[in-house]
Amino acid sequence: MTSAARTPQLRRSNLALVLDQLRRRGTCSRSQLVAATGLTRSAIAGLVGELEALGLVVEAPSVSEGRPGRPSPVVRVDDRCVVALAIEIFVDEIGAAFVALDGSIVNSVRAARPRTRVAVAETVADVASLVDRLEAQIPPHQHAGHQVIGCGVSVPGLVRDVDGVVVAAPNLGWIDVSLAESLASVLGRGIPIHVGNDADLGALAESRFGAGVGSDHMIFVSGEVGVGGGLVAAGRPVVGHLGFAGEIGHLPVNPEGRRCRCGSIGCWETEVGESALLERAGLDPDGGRSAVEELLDRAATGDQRAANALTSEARWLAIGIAGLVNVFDPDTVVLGGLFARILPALREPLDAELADRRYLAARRDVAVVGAALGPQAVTVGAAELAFGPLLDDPAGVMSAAVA
Amino acid sequence: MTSAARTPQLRRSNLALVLDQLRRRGTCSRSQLVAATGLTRSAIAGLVGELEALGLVVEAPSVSEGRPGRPSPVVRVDDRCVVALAIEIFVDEIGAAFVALDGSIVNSVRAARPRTRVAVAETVADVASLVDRLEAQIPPHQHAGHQVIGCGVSVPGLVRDVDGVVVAAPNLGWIDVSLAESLASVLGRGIPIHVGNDADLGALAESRFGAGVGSDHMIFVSGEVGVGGGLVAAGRPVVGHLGFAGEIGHLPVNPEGRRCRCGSIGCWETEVGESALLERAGLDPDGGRSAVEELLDRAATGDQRAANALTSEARWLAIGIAGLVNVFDPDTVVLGGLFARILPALREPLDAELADRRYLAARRDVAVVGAALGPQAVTVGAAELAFGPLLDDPAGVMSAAVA
DNA sequence: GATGTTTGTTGACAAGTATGACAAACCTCG
DNA sequence: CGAGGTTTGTCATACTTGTCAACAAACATC
Repeated sequence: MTSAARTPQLRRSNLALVLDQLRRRGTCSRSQLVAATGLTRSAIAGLVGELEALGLVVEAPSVSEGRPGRPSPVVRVDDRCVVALAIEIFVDEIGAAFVALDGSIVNSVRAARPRTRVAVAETVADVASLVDRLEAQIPPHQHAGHQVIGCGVSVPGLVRDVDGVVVAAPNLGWIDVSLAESLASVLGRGIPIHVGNDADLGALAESRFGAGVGSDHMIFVSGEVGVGGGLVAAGRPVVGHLGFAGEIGHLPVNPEGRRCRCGSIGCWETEVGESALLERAGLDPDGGRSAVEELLDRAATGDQRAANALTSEARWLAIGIAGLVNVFDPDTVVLGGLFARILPALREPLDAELADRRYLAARRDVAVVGAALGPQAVTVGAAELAFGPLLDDPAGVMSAAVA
Repeated sequence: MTSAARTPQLRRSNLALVLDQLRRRGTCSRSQLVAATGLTRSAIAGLVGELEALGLVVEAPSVSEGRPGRPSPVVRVDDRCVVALAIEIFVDEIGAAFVALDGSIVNSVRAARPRTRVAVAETVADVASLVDRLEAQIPPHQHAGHQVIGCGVSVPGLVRDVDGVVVAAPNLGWIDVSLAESLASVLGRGIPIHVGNDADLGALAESRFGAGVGSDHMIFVSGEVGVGGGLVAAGRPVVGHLGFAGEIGHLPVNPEGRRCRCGSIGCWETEVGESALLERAGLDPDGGRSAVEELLDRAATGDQRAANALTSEARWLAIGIAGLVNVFDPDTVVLGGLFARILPALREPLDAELADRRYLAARRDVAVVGAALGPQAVTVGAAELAFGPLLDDPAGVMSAAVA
């Protein structure tokens, strides 16, 4: 149910609006905020003042720009005071980072790990020591200034939205893991921990800071070992009933295809996933990123089998994208991970296939672009997840955090 | 950009909230509204009073219910004062109806038409005379009470959201038709005209008054000649960038399949559409609804070929539904049109296939149900489209309508 | 240095809801 | 039948928030 609006909600909404504008536009003057929001000078003064008092934005003295009139003070999001702890859990690597409210990564650490240490307890322990290393990087005098407002965790699996439980992470062998609880006891602090699916977080980051900026309806298609994705409709992430939305890797595209690890047949990822691509090129299906590089090299030097594999990849990619476009009507499709890396090599066949398959192609002008943030997308996305409540209710969260 | 909130917006939002509550809960007392919205008695009194003054709700004297305490006046949506004109354009039929704010159909007329009269000008003329008949049905003394607040038009084709232009309606042979403009000049009145896709409108109606009530994340799958659909995420219709979202009939499910009328290959509707079903059963693919009845009869009396056709239909239906469920994570899938009619006959094989194909089936509990509104769904949906602005800003629209 | 322009600041005003006191309308109990 | 308890509508007042208009400050140009 949409809850009733009372007077203080108004303040909350406007506070969030100003903060959002500052994040989108970067540095901007108070008078620009007046123009952008439609609020009056006095209202903006009060809102910016409150955000400054909360430590979320900083106001620099006015800078003359050669135009007549009194110059307006420049406001920008504080890039040090408030940070989020972003934790990434992959199969063969874990990472941790502090990310500022403007999306910049303050510092980060990563650690490879053997595939034998992916159990929950081991993972949690490894993450804890990684976070210790992360904190040690920060000089003590800066430490006082930082305030860790929340923690976002990326997991390659299905995450239930309401309670953050990792319902299933096939590549890690996890089932029904209350990751947030485990991490909370180890990390010690009382900061709220949010868990999200890696592809969803990548989509979130690309939507706000990457290739999806300016797009209200975006599809993010990320190829790794499997294929994941995230949807943004009307500017908001589509999470679904339980938070499982975006499992586009399991769109059925080929009823005569291979059995997927999910148990179904002919899922999209069995056709466009990394192993399918490598296998078609005659390379080791489990060769990973280096094998993909090898494939690209071979194709560039005229290897027909590699070229054919890429053409086939483009075809299957186009089939899935066309379907998603028909269902969602996005203005932008962002390709991430594996697909971003091989996109230059399959640009032409992909566009050709898309033009052929796209429903009423002539009417559509969907941009299919590569991701802009690369591997940092997940980091930034995890932080965005942690910043979520703050962006929604700046004053409420900050005053609660102090207490 | 989310616009800034000023004090009057607060009123608007609460007014809309109360009206929405009354529509959802039907008749309900003022004290129930207090409990539901969280607003105070005095606020509710003011809001209900304003809605009553606008002619949107009526307040009945309190009814004693045997409980202690002063009884609360009963409020309900006025089912006569404000109506929407719902116009439905199908290939071989057109319809018009007045629909009240509570979703009840005041009166309606329908007219079959030959397939030779589907051109835009002819359709507009036929609709105009149909609306005349519709108005003639209403006794003059009631006419004074009615106020037609808007007009919603259902079209079997792609409708661009921003301007209501019918970009393409293949079955009618329409391309880039400014239907709203043409209808406005013929209908005469100054009422705003909204155009929408038939499946999207069916989804809207089922979501608000039909099988999707209580569901925040719904997929509506409607089978007619083609296959259309509508999506509801977080309680709101997903329209997409241009308004084309929901073209689920053109999900690619079979790369070895038939060529679709959209130009692509192996679209879902080439496998689950009416003609595919009939063809598999050895019936006339263009036999229409009566042929489907024939098929169901044959299957019920043991005709193996008819039974096989239904099994095959269930399989392909499950394939598409599974994909959509994986991408969207709905809590409810509503089957409409053809699929609603044949659902009883393919319940078992459908559920079996779904259990087999659904990603991580054990974790999911998606309800797959038949539509509840039948052919009235589109009527009600068209009215809902027309009521949209009113539901968003009751006072603003009503005062503008009077002026 | 005078003038014009843009912008921050300030205090009075308007819109909307909350609060609390009181009255009205119902029940139950004696 | 009347007293007491409970729930609810009504009313006057207070609080929050943004607007408006007047004024001052900071810039450019002439």
